[in-house]
Amino acid sequence: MMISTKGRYALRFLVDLAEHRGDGFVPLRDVSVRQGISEKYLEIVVKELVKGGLLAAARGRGGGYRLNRDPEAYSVKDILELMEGPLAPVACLCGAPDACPREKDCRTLPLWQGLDQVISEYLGRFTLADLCGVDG
Amino acid sequence: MMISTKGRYALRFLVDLAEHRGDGFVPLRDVSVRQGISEKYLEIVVKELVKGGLLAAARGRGGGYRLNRDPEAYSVKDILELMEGPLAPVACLCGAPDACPREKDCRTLPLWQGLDQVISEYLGRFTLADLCGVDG
DNA sequence: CAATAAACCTATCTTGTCAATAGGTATATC
DNA sequence: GATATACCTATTGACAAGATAGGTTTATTG
Repeated sequence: MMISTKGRYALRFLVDLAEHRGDGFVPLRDVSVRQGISEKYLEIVVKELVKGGLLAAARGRGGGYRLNRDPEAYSVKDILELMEGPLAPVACLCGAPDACPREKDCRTLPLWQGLDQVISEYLGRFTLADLCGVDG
Repeated sequence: MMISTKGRYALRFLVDLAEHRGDGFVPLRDVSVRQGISEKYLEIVVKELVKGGLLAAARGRGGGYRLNRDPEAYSVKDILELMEGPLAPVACLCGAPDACPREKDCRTLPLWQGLDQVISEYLGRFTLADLCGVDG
């Protein structure tokens, strides 16, 4: 399994916000109820989104979260990479270049590089706007 | 990380066998040395390949392993699925259909389905023969 | 027939991550 | 000052990854 709950919940949280933009700041609790995700766990996820600069937060009564930009400006790839770290299918592609001593004539490396590229290319094609419902 | 050592080692083991076909049965030890993989751990990996019907094994002196078919007949996708289980990027795509109650209007499901397809399609294009060196 | 080389089997261990929970603190609004 | 909200730190339980250890069976060969 490549994408953990962190990435999936983050995406659902952001899509929810995108579909409720115009409502001002949306409390985490509301999203948690709508999406059926534990409030406490969602806190952890959202904290990273704020730290990553994707969200604006407002504290106190009437507070909540809001997207910083238009939904079209959020690439799915960027969101997932923020939450999951590198999306590379194997570790060889993550670490420092020249990490693997067999790299030079590794028979399988090109396969992994190609796979990595295919995945990145696919996820890079989508934005939050693409994931919103027609009614959102 | 999507592909564990099991999948990666299995692939390297099979490629090694493919490049040494014609040598009769190849002892695990030889591959282990050539590939720099622990003999004991490789045993575990290879056991599954035998159970999966990809390899023929011969015991006793002069024994070892041999591919059951031509390298072109081994799809990388099949090999990895045997070792790793389903390659789906998220769990929703694995379990029983209709497992997720939100499936019907899940905003992210189509994204995952598309990703799954892209990955399967890519890995399905390669066989062991494609991974062998020109000298193999 | 005995030594040897190989596959095969069962168990154990360590480490780390995932997914989640618990309980409390700071801050803004009414 | 009560309330609603974001924010912070710690802890837990379950599980899998990635091995390692030691022994058993089977076939070949001198």
